[in-house]
Amino acid sequence: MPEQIDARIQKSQAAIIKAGMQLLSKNSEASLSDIAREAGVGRTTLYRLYDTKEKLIKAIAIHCLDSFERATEQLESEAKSALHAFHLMFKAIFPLSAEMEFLMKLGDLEEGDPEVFAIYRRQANDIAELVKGAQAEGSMSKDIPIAWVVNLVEGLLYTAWLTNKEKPMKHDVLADLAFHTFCNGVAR
Amino acid sequence: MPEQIDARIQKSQAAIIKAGMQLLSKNSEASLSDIAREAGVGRTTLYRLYDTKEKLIKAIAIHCLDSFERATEQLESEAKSALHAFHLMFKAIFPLSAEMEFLMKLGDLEEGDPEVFAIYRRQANDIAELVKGAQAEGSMSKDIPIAWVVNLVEGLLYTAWLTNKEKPMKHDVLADLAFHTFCNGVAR
DNA sequence: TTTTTATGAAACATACTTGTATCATAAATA
DNA sequence: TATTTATGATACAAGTATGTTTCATAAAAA
Repeated sequence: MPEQIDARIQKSQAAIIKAGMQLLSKNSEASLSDIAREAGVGRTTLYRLYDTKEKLIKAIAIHCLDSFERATEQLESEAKSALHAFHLMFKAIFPLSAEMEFLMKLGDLEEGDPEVFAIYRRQANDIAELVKGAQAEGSMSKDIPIAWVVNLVEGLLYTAWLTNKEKPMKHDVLADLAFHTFCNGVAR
Repeated sequence: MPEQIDARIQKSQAAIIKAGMQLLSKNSEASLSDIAREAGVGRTTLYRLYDTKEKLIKAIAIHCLDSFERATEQLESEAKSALHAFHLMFKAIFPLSAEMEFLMKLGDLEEGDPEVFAIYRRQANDIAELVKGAQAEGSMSKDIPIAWVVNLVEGLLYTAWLTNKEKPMKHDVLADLAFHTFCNGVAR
């Protein structure tokens, strides 16, 4: 089933998602008029494609989560070890700073749309599996709760995002810092 | 200069700040009517004490930053070492989860009120000094950018906040996890 | 090319939010 | 207790966001 979607719709959708991601990240009270203008699209078109503001936000959230998934899906096959997979993960995710910023600002997915939360949950579970793999291969401490390690990944992404905002730097440098901190902390 | 403030005003202010912190953390589009209702105060009173919504948000932000400052001001005199001070800091800040959540949701203080940003900046500098102290005493790596370590503190607070939201646990347990991760990471 | 479909402008209705003004009442000072 | 001051209910004005409908136009699809 090809289900060809009109080229105009695809173009409009892409522009709206992008503009919404940008504006709503900066100011979560941005209006749909603002977003339509930024997207170079009529307000009517926006309402035709996304019935309500809620649905638009949901669509953007799903787009962001999908971006993460696409960026990390080939990760396990490329990694030499479970621990190495975390390094690759940091490298893969840092270019998606716009998507990250949107999800950060959105906050508390648990209290939002259940479908969105389910996707988030599934991705968190994937990371949890990676943690278990690292524990199994002996490269990760078993004394630390798995949930903590999973959230630490998110916390280090946040750390990197803050650092990059103050003083922009190469994504790889941030990824190396995050991975090093993840493994060894900052003391000596 | 005693500058006695009417007891009614103090009570109203406290209730409004608390209610605003709670509601705006959950939903940054909460209206002043919502906040007044939650605070058990007339809408008129809210407008009399805080001219505009912007000023209310600013007042709450300053309250939150002040809370952090008060919680950590005696920290350096109590700590046995610069590294130990970080442990005490985590312990002191975790009880302030409501304040933390509000500032997280507010986001990007740099683009907000300059007075608020100045306070934040000063506190970040205090932490930077602590990092330098730890480097000087030889307990912290000098290969890692100071700004990264400062933001790591915030990132670990975020990690702890996420973990606690999923599965509430004693603040001290979280503080120990955060400090251990801060020092050693999670690998072995 | 012809047909179908998406677009954007305009006008419209509704509801909500901000912010102000008035005034009787209640509570804190003095 | 007498006086001052804060409060909250009500009403009001203005602005803005949301969401809908219509219709001529432009651009895809057939």
